[in-house]
Amino acid sequence: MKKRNTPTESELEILQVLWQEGPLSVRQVNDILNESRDVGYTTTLKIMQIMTDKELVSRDTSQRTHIYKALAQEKDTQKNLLDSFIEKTYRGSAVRMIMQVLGKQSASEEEIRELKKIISQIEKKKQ
Amino acid sequence: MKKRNTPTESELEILQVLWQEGPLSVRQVNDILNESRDVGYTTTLKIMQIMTDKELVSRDTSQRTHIYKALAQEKDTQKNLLDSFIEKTYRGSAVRMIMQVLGKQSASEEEIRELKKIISQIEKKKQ
DNA sequence: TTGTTAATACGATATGTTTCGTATACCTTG
DNA sequence: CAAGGTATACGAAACATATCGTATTAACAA
Repeated sequence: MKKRNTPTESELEILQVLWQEGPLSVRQVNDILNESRDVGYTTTLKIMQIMTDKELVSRDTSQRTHIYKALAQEKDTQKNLLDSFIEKTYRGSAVRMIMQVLGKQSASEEEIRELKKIISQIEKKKQ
Repeated sequence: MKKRNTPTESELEILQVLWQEGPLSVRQVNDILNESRDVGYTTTLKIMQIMTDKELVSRDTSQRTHIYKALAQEKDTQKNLLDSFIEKTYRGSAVRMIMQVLGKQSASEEEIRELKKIISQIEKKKQ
């Protein structure tokens, strides 16, 4: 029954499904997870029950089949995970991280264009 | 005695120390770790022994006090962790992640300038 | 109403990681 | 040489997480 919990890896996996697909039953979530890897139904159920305790999700229990929805907000969660990732992996330097993302083939025309747009927006806001 | 192992969180912590400070003894690593948090000496020792098995580090045992050095390369390791992080947290979209880094107060003048430099370098290379 | 299917609840096991206690050996120095 | 300090080695406990088996209950169909 605690708050401000950062999700574990499989909890995050489930949150991703709920963020993308909206409120779902355990069965539905489990089916989607099984498109990419094998997970037992009761495993998914158990984790979603734990997530309810942690208040990462809430559920509607008015029907026999409970419907779960994400309580943790996607952007907040990602931001928290990102900050701690940058801290641990890049000793706090976001720029160093970004350099590494960009310093490879995968920085496509499209991505570069997108980035320049973001940067100019930030510069506009700063004025 | 396996290869291509991704470090756990405390293994990464130790790698960071070795990457920054060069080859060190367990005692030296442990002292540095204890500047930021409490860790027992034998805890650090044990982890570094495990890292030796995983070939994340190698050690010189010619003296009584063994000297460890990182085998895993900093950039490679960061890149691997980053890729899997982006996959799990941003469903594979690096741009979405970068947008989030930049879309907050922490994008300083300095950082923006740095970024623009990187981008123009990439563009130059593309031609 | 009874048997089958599908849901939740919950405990137990499995697995991975971190932490530490203890044994043992090697220096050092008094 | 003996005592104290400082290494390594190693196993076991402590935790956190993931996975699953089983019990129970609810809905539904024959």
